[in-house]
Amino acid sequence: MGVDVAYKDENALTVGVLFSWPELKQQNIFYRVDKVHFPYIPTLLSFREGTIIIRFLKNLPMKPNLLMVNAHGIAHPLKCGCASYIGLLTDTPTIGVAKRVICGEIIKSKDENITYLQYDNKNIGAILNSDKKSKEIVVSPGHRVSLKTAIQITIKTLKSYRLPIILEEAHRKAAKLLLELLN
DNA sequence: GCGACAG
DNA sequence: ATCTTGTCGC
Repeated sequence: MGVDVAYKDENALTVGVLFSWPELKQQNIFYRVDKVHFPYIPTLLSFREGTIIIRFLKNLPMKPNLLMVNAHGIAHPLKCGCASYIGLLTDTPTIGVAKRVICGEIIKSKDENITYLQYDNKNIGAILNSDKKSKEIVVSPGHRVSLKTAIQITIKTLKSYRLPIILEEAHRKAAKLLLELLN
């Protein structure tokens, strides 16, 4: 399931789109509206969006096998980004995909065809589409998923958009529903 | 002290 | 993220 949040003043619309694997066919769409209770502060996205997404997840009629969030996982100064936070508190395998690096340095592997994000002398994430800056994304493990698996799964969900189709669809649906419900 | 800073 | 027209690039 891909999840994203769209905002309108103090209201937050969370949308989750469930996909089949590995066919990647859209199965179901869920959404929920909540009030925002925390401002956006870099490195503290969990307190704003994490709390909202967790509330959304706990009210679902089912439990996703895997969650993809538009945020960082362990590629975070405290090794606990919003994707990690969400996966941890809902006990769900989670992958974080962001559009910009928040910490660490980009290192091209000598023997692998992978561009890693290193921090504290460890690979905490990977840069995909690193050859094209306008399309590059940062992938990192959120919870119960290894970096290797996070990279493999994310690559398989990349289509014609910058973000994985799972997140792209959640983002679009959120924007569309926001107009219908909160405008 | 200065700059950078996911969504 | 959101506010917003035209516009540069693939």
